[in-house]
Amino acid sequence: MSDNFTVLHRDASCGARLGSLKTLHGSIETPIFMPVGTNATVKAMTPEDLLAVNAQIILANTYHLYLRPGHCLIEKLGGLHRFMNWQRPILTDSGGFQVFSLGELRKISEEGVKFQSHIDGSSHFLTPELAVQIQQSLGADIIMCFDECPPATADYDYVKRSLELTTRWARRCKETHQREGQQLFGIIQGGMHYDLRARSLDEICTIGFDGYALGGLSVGEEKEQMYGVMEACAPLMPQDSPRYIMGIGSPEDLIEAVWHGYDMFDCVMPTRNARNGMLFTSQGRINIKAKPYEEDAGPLDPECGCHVCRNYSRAYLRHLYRAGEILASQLNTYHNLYYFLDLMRRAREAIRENRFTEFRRAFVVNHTCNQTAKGG
RNA sequence: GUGGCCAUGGUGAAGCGGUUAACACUUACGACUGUGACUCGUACAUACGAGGGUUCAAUCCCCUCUGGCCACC
Repeated sequence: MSDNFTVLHRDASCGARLGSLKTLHGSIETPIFMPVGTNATVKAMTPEDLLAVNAQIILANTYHLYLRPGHCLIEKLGGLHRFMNWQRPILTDSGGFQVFSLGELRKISEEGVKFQSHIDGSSHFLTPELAVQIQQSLGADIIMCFDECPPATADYDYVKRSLELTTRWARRCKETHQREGQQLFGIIQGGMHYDLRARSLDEICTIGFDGYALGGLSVGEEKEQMYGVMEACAPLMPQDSPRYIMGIGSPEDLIEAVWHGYDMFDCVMPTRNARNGMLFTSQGRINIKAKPYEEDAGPLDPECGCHVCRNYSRAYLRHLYRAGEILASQLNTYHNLYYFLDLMRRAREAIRENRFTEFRRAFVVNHTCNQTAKGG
């Protein structure tokens, strides 16, 4: 139960719900997509751009900011919001995902994780206590427990022990956390095993947090497996707390998750793919560097109302990308984020009107027909 | 006119007698899910200026031609 979160409406046709999450920097409407800004910047976007695409809350990363420029410096300069000139809510990831993504550069023990900096190779020891302290220094509105995120290839026994460790770490995180007004979310692990997920859920919910996140998804498993876990966990998640699925996803994944009743999401897909020339449109994904767009004077997405689609042609975006221009990253990222955030806005609207199931059906049909729309 | 050097794919360029012609760029097409990411993957020379010769075998040696560069007259 969270005092900050209110479910405003439940769609009569499915698990989807409309909510409001109150934070120190204002309320956010859910379901919501949170752009990822690892290094205290959503790559290629100014905070002004973020406001223009209606970003309500963004992510930053504990591990990265701890290494550079250092959380103490950020605290000294007035906290993360002031440091990066973003006055809306911020959620910081704990560094748990780096336990997964840094692979060989880290070593896990009961006490914590020894990392080798990907920047200069220096050694660092991140513990649940330190992860919380760093996040308190940064001053995010929502912080995450330090967890272990095992890969999809991990066997049952490993996942079981990993989940138990994550529970013990969650307890330590909660005991350490004291910053007033700042919310602490717990993370559920358990891989693709429903019994382990149920157990993790039970343990994490028993400890009690301001919100609950599903971790360990999109780590190499099949899509069906991921959807299966989403479906299996949804009815077990606390009804009155925000439910967050970490690290997802594609537009299809988001629609699926919202349908099951999840509220918050984050993913590097719109930003990273934008920088690699892959753009999301109402007609499917398009690879802007492809030959067919060479002389295409039309807008990227004729149905999109964003600044990029209203002012620039596909031919120009293709040229910018191929020329390696900085503006390519900027315009592409702007559009992709607008697309994701607008998709969530439309989802909220559909939920409010009890037609989210229909919205989902239409979306799936449209996107399986135009999975890789090539032309205009 | 004489002497010397050089000619390898769209580009720059390795190889210098022996089965698949290195590498980079360009180009084409993919991928990307709590960012180690303007990144990564795959494909792309029936062919080494042209013709002839030596050799079991020639991009690699020899001759001629063609073209380019440099020096001298």
